[in-house]
Amino acid sequence: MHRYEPTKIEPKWQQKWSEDGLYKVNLQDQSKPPFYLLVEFTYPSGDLHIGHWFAFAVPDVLGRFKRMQGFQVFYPNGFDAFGLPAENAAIKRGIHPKDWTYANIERMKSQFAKMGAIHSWEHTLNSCDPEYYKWNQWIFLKMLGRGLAYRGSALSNWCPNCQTVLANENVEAGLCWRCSTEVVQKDVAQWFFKITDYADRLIWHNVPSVDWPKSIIDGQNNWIGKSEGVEIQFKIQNSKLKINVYTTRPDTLFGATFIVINPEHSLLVNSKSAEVGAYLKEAKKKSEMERRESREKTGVFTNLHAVHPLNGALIPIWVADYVLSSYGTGAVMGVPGHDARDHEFAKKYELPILTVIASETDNSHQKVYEGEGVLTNSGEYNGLSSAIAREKLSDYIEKHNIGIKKANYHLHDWSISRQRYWGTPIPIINCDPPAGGCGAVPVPEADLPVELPYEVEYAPTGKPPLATAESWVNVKCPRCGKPARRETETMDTFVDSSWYFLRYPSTRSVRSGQVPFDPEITKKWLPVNIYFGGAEHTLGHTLYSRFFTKFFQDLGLVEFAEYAKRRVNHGVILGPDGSRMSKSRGNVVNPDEQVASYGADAVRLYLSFLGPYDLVAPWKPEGIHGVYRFLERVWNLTDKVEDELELTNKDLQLMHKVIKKVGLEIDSIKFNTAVAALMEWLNHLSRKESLSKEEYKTFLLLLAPFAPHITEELWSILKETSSIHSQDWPKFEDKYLVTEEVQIVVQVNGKVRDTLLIAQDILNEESEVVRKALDSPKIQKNIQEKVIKKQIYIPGRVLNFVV
RNA sequence: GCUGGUGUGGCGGAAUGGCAUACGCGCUCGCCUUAAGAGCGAGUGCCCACAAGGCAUAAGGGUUCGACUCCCUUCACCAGCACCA
Repeated sequence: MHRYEPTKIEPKWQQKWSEDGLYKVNLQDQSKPPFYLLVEFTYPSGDLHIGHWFAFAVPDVLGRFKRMQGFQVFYPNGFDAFGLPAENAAIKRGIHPKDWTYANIERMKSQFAKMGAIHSWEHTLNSCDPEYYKWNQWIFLKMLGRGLAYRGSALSNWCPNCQTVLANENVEAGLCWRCSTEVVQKDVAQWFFKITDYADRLIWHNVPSVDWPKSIIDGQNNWIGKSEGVEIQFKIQNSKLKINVYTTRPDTLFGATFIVINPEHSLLVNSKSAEVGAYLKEAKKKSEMERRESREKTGVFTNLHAVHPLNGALIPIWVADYVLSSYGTGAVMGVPGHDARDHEFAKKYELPILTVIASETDNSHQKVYEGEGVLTNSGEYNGLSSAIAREKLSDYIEKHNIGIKKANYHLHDWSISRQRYWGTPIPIINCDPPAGGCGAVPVPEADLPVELPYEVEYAPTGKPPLATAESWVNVKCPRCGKPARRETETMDTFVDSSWYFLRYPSTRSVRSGQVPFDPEITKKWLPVNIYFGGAEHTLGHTLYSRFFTKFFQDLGLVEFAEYAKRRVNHGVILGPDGSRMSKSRGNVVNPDEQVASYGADAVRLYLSFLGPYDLVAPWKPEGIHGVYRFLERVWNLTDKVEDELELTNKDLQLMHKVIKKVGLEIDSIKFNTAVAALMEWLNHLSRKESLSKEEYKTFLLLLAPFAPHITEELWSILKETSSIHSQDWPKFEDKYLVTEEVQIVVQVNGKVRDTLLIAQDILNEESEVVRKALDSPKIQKNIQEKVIKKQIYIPGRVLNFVV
């Protein structure tokens, strides 16, 4: 037989599969159970790199396996096509973002085709298509209608380079996630989605029907950061004003010896103190980074005193920037006896420190005691435990109108405004003539989509690029007809990715122009069966998608609360030098080159075999030789196949063991050990003189999801007429897994000394097995004259003598 | 600091509480070859000339007939969050 030449056979089969429509799905088909396989859609950066293969070709193994198991597998792919890199590239090279993006999409599609994946390209989507982003605008209007979209102003993360607002999730160590410029705090008016209304529903409790990684569940719960406490009102001496503080530890209330407010606090608006004024000025100058770096606490006295609500003591009010403006009420009660930060502050400014909680265990007092304990110096609450005192004090506070119980969240509302061009226009028209107008008026649904104008100045000018498209901006107010101006901001691209998975199955629905997604098709195909993606989307994309899903649930558009039954995070393929692949480092592995040298099958197999799927590890160029050799050996095995060969029991046993193992491992996303099992079997098969057609065919079927081209070619050489990929996945039978003889490990004092072959029919007869074991010279030698105190026998596994 | 995770050969890694190091890379030796490569075969945790044996899953302890696996303590590394009151 001729040599294995992947570059000859792979394009041939890809073309044939495409002509035959082998992987086409009919989403209306009821005859097979549906399986929706999803991978996070791609940003069209221009070239596919090996990471895309890792992200898409490895899950394709699962898709092909499910197909062979009888599922109708829907594996769509599309492009997350809005975003800043298109604008940056355009500015740099003078190409329009739209042209750049669509050219990249075409290029990447042709690269995707070489993967040999079962992608359902007839259901593709691009988020920058008006027919797609129209529905972002529709969703925005629905949010607006329910009070979940609002115009607000907030101290925000501002990237001076991108000239846009960033969500907290997009600030990495104080730097912009795109350009690594230092982010500054700036007060900016912008549009928000009120995700905080869904905070409680977004908290993961026990959801047995959904299988998501613990890292996401804990990470999101942490990020939502619900804490339960009390908001307590303090009166201000000689004033009608009051001040609210938030605490989760009302049991330490008697230990409050001062109050601290943050520099942006409203109480300071009318402050006449020169010292306070100077402090506020200083605080404003500090960037987020500087505040982070110098942890040294600073503050000044405001000249105000508050009245302690329980004991009437007068306590000073200070201002300090260690109190956050964006959490709780922006004011805290200082309990220096039991809070490390307050303690540090009190020491520095010589404020009184009071112990009100006695520790039950830790009396070393090396650090401030922040734990629970027994109350002291707390009047009638003395002697109570923290937990009980907390309850009693909270009740007392509510009963006497001193405050209310309240939950606080770390999660903030989601700022969706971006002062950029290449995104979804926010469907708002601002009617603000000098004489007063209608304000922010939503664009009527019938007028959607608000399409992006093509001609704009998208290089940074200090104002949003859309504001430069005069003829687009100037419109009539839909309400009063007077001249008005369109909103010139575009939406965060995370809006696009928050619901695309709902759109995929509906892209070819006759109703796709009327609805974001067809309810009937959605009912059949969602939730997604398995969702693959990067671990970096723990706090951004997957959380927003869950928010959208619950919103759609409230609109009555979907019936489920979670959109993906199972989520699997993939790892990262680093460059051969062990660092992240990037053009500037010159360590990018180009999949096209790998395919040209070794073929798509070898690349797929190598990526499957590298290690566990969540592995973060470098691409080792010599590693692919191993799997290429493996494929060559599979190829050469054809010569040894004999039609009429009978399989021995041992052959059958091994074959069924491998069938079982490979199936289980693929289902568990353990592709590396599935491949290892096939390699082991191949090692065994190649040691034989000849092999039967049955076991060879089984081998090819098990390999088919990993290496679809070579298996198809070899399948056809066996004179099979229909595609290997239309065959049923082999089934294992338990009767073949049972062997006539079982190997038993014999231990003395837990140390392995010998192994015995025990016939199946005496396996459960302990005395028989023990007798055989004692016959063994190796066992005799280790026991000698010692008395056997105890023996443990686990049938089919182990026999242990304790002497 | 908090949260989650991970520590196993030279390397990537495997192992329902039951033969640790599967599978692959790399390396060594041999066959083949004028030679090299490819291919094929053998070997490859450490100590020990060999055998026998002993010792090894970050360190230490515990539970168990038996621990890479379960529990406790410590250390190291990775990721996320971080003055969240």
